[in-house]
Amino acid sequence: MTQPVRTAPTLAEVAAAAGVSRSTASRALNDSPRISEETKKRVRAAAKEVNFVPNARGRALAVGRTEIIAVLVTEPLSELFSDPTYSEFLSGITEELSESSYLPVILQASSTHERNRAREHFERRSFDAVIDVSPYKGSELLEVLRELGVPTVLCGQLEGHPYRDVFSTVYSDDEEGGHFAALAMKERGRKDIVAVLGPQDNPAVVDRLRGYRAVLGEDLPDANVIYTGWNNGDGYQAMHQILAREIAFDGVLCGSDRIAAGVITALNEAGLSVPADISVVGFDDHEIATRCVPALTTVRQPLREEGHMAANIALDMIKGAEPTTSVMHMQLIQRDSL
Amino acid sequence: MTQPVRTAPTLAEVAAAAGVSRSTASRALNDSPRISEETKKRVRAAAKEVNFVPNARGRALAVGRTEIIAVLVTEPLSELFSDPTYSEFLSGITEELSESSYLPVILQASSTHERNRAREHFERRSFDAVIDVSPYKGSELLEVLRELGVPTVLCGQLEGHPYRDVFSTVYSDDEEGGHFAALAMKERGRKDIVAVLGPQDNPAVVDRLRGYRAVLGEDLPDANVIYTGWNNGDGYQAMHQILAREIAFDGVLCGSDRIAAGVITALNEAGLSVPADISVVGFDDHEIATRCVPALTTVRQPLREEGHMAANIALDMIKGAEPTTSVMHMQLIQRDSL
DNA sequence: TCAGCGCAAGACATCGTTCTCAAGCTCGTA
DNA sequence: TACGAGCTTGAGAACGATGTCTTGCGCTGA
Repeated sequence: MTQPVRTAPTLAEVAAAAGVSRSTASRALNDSPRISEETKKRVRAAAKEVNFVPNARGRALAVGRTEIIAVLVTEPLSELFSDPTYSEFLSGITEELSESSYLPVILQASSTHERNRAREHFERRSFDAVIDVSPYKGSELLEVLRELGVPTVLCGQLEGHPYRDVFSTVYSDDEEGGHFAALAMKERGRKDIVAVLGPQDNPAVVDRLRGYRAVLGEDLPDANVIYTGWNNGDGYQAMHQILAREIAFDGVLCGSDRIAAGVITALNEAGLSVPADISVVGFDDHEIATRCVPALTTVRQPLREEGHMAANIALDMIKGAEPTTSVMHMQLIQRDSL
Repeated sequence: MTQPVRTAPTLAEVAAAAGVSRSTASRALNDSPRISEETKKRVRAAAKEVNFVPNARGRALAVGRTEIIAVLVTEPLSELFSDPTYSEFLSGITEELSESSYLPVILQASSTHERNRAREHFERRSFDAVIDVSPYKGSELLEVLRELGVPTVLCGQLEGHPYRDVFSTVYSDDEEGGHFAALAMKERGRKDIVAVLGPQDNPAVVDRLRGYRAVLGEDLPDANVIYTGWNNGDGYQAMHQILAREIAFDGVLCGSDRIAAGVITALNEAGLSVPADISVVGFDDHEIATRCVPALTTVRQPLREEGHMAANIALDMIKGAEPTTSVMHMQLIQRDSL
């Protein structure tokens, strides 16, 4: 077996092995057009021979880039990722970056300690760009990034934020999403609506509710709005509570597809049929939506595309592009639960 | 207001401003004993003046370290962080590192794409050390790390793994934890036990169950073991199912405190009293345990300390220390639910 | 008076890469 | 024959910090 190598081979060694200069070796490996095919082949062979991989530290200094992009999370990770849709968003970022040589890393900055460390490494320019997943909090860090001129992409709508001309923004229109869901309920003729949403302090939840209300008005009374977690079990438990109240309702708007799945389970156990008795609409177009019985009508939030967009904008900004704002659109996915 | 600074000040500028050489400036800022107090003061003033922060790229090349430690996650983040105890573990790492100048970043490597990118940056030595949070999967990456000789800490028990002499390992003894919980049940005289656990494919779940079984034997029949998610709602739903079966039981061992919370809610709704009718024991000593009514007897898993330990070992290995294995011990926290 | 010492600070090399500039080589052509 | 064009290559300077070696200076003591 291969022995553990503790000292990485340097470009100079490759050059020596191939019998060329360091410059030539560098150019050959970077596929410069000014090097003959034969030399390239020789250098590549030598590089493979000694298992050469360019050292990130030397390279970073030379090109002025670390090729690492920080995905900044300013709330506790468990909170963020209890919503698995975020994984989708992250996958979007990774997918897009995998075409390049950039690597996304997640930087947790929920405590003051963490924020200080993060700040320090921002100042040192350890990262080429920052994608802030939850820019609602931790604005001191944003201030630092602004002063440093680090390319930054904010994910989520920051109403009237003071960084519009410095940072890029990507978000999907949650109010529009709520609008779509509520409109579908209305067109189906549902009049007594219940909403089982995610946590009340989540800005997306607030926006979606605004969308619901704009369409439904009195058909969605305050008392019928329940805030809970994003999970299956949370929806199940919430629906139990609603059924215990013995109010009349014929439609349930859910904050996530997993909530909806739990809601449907609870409704079925109570002897109610979906969609004959009650209409249910989810949110996210999560993979679970197609597995539900009946298959879930839901609002698709283009999270993956949002990730692509955020990553692309970050790359562009690294190259010097101006900040932009990009709004992604929601889409109603019609299935059988309505 | 401060104008956005796009080009960071360099050490040379500080030196010029202070009227000294670059070397002197460097030594002054690094508090070398060979520089006079007066010069130090002057250089520090100059540095503050121009807002100097040492550039990570130059520094990394000179000292041979990036001062970034990768926390490697080889399963989907949502899966990992749906268990909020992991945040605790991460906090432990961050806390410990905040004393140093090292920064932990989370590196997701669940897809092949991501693993390739990660591999590349490992080879380039973008990180000084790696803490692998879920070393059960993605062993190709471990192989790469081994060959490269990157200081690596594995979190979790990897039975008979081939890296014992190359990597450090930190884990808490899950079987012991199961042992403690089951023993408490037995001493309380409970004979018909039900277990509501986390996902079946989770190694910790398997180990804990082994601990339960070693103590309880036939008192915990196979049919009474339920695998579910880690959440409140999951426990609630699972307990509903158990109650629906109308089997006799007098104790519930839970895979997490949140599961236990859901279980207690469901029991209460069914008119059963904890601990008078049924004993409940949780796992994790999560913050929710004290908020439960009755307060939850649980098994404390020293996750934060595990994080401290992992971080410390990583730092030691960076300095050249040999790999070590460190087992953390579980502890039964007696409260009122037993 | 001057060798010898200790201290502060500067000059220069170093880390591993990329990039600029200049030079060598082979042709074809005047 | 000689000269410029075009193609490859090498020497050396960045990049921004740290580390080694050396120098300059003031002081002591013979």
